[in-house]
Amino acid sequence: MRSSPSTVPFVRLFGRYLREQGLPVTQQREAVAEVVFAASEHLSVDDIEHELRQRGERIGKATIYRTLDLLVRSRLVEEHEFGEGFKRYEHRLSQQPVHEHLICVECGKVIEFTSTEVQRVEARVRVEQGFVPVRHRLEIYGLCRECHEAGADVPDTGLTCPIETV
Amino acid sequence: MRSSPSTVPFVRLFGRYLREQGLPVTQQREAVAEVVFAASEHLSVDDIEHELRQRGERIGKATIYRTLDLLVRSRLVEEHEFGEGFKRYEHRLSQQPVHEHLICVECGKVIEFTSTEVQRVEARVRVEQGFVPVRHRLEIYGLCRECHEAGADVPDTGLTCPIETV
DNA sequence: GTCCATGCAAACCTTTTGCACTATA
DNA sequence: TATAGTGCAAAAGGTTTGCATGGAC
Repeated sequence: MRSSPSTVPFVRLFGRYLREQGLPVTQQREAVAEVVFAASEHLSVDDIEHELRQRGERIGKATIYRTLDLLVRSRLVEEHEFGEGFKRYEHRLSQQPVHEHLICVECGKVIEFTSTEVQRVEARVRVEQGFVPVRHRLEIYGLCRECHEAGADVPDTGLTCPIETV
Repeated sequence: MRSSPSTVPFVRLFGRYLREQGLPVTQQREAVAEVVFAASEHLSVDDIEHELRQRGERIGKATIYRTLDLLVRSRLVEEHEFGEGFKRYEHRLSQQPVHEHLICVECGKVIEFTSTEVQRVEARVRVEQGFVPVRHRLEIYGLCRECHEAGADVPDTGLTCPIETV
């Protein structure tokens, strides 16, 4: 995961955003953006910090957080919360800008997929409830093919008798 | 939101779960469960603590957290994370056990709705990706009818030019 | 030269944990 | 009576903030 040439235009886009907002384009901001745009994974702040350190960049955590905030505001990066207790960041370039996530509860792998069904749901709630959708989040938790084939199972800690409601 | 008679069977169900697990049924656990089952909202830990205080119960935060953990394990209660920086809890009785959430970004209101489309998505990823779904989370963020009609708008802080990808 | 960013450390907030004491079964 | 729970306070972990210094424009 080194500075790949394909990320250059994306970093430039971020620079344009900063200038539009009247904010300085600094080395640190470009370095953080570079790391995020170069990654195909969903990065944690620690991931970003480690990668920066490997590249020889010594950038404070506060700056990373502040830059991620700008990247999210620019809509070039999306923030995720997969229930791990910290956030992950994913850039929105060179991929389906709108996509959903499958999260394996066994190995933690995150798989992306697209769904036209969700658009249908959004259209429905707009009509049925008068709710105006802006963005959504669909995450399906379960077992990825590999873990399932390896015999992994989800422990059921619930009540022995299924819950009957209504 | 006082101790309503209709919550009694739910609290009993929780007691049954505890006994099944060989765990003591304590006053504190019943009090926390009582509050959660009596609420129709999505409660934060602070909400639960305040309600307990109003009822004259003085229960430590640690106990509330530990009891919520048990309630979630029993599958009688679901944990949510709506991006507020803390968790919310919702019981799964006397309602559609599987439902999705609309979250108003203006007023914070949470509206529940059901969607058959998501089941279709789950069936699809099972076939197409070999992924075995266990549970999911669909949240649509936007403006509720009231806020929309009141002229509320979602500020767009992104790049002026829409992002073209692929 | 002005304004804002950076880095460090301290603060913050929610959640978890250690430990002496108490209650359940 | 044994075993586990409770409450308090401290710790933990991720994230935010204050402030003196340094860099962008």
